[in-house]
Amino acid sequence: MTGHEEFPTYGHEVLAVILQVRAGRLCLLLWQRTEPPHAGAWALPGGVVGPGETLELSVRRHLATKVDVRELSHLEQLGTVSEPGRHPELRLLATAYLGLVPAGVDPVLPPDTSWHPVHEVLRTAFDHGALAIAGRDRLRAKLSYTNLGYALAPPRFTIAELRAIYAAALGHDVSPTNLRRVLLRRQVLEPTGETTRPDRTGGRPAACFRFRDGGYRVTDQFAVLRPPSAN
Amino acid sequence: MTGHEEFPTYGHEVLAVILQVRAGRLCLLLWQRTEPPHAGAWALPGGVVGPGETLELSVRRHLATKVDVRELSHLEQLGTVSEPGRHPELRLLATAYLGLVPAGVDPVLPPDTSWHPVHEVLRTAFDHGALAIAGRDRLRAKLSYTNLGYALAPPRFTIAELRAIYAAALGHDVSPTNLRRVLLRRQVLEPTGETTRPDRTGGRPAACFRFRDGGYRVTDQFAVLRPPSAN
DNA sequence: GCAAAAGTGTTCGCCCTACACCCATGT
DNA sequence: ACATGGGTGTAGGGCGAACACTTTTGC
Repeated sequence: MTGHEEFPTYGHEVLAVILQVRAGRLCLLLWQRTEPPHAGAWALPGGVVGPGETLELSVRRHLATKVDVRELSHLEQLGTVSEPGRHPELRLLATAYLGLVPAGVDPVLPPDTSWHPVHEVLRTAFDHGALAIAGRDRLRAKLSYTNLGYALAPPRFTIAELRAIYAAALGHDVSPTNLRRVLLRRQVLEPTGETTRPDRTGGRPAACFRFRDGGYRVTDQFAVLRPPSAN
Repeated sequence: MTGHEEFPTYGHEVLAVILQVRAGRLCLLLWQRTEPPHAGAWALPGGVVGPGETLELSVRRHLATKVDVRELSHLEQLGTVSEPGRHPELRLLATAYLGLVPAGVDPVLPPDTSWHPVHEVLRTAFDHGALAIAGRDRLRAKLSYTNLGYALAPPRFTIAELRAIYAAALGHDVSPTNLRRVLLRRQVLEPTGETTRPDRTGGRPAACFRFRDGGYRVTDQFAVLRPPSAN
């Protein structure tokens, strides 16, 4: 603690659970290893932390080689894993981050990297599968009490499009009626005033919306046990 | 990533935000440093991670020198901080944990260690103050949608006693009527059948309760956007 | 009887869901 | 006209806050 004694040091890597809704499915970005250990297995993007950088900057730097960092709409720390046996050869701590990419963008990927529907991800290298599940569950929980949807949605969208995104991320159907009312009442969404042209098959034109707040915001802070009223 | 190249390593410490309700106040366990850096400042308990141990075991080991580990009713990871300047002399990553101690127990502490009301903690060593705030806020949030109260309460208690614990932890008044109904409806509490003897001053004897589940449980998972009904 | 503390009944409002109905457009 | 998809009205249920009222004790 004083900085004068000798003490052990460890390798430290960052890992990214990158999620995006693609074609109606929540997908996870993985790359395929070619060298042991776990050659051939799919793994989370990431890499070793450099001497002068914070964990967050490190994960952004490593991601820049996989997806354009400017396309990341959200990045938050998930947790740090430390089991001594998680890497077969050396003691390597890993801090995982959850990153989100808005629907619609399609970043160019290196050849070893691709998107996988998150419910199909079974065998992964190391403990990456459990980290991916943790990221998916964190996203699902926060969709219901924060405005985190902004990080999955394109800049402008109809309620039907947003409904599809929420349904894919949550893994169950979502009613457009209720989604609209909940998010409007909470002032998470605002109408842009524009409308879309309907399909050839007809139908009423849909109003366009955007997320009011560009950043992360908790919208339903005290579900219960809230402070007594001011009276 | 392959384990064969050279890569940088770092010191890693664990830090514990230990909270307990004492005399109607939410208190934080701190020890006073005697050596630089930050000599004289109050700091979170913790220490360096040993070669073969996980972060959680490490924090439990370090805590054993401050409070008896058997008295810890809850321990969860808060996050990892990594700013290169957080320690003036060396690169030192730190993973913080939130630990809870039930009301009523009064562990013997070493002379440099004591409890401080969490709202009075102002100047701390390093970035420990921000970590303490993060721990306090995590506790407050989880009290409202999980059964985490079990980790702050003694094994048996009256509603009035539990109300005082929740009020201290949340930082605002809590109505015993509503606390009782909410926690009973959610089946977080169950009556033991016993009652307490009233004070010399009279009053109806209070029923005793306990938490139904000894472990952590989310009780209000889907506040909104829940899955459609089974019909 | 009276004070004090615990527990219950009841009202109210808010939020979310579900479902029926209305609206705007293309063919 | 009618099919199609978007949007609105409305009723119902559940939950939690507030507050009055009842119950059970000691003095």
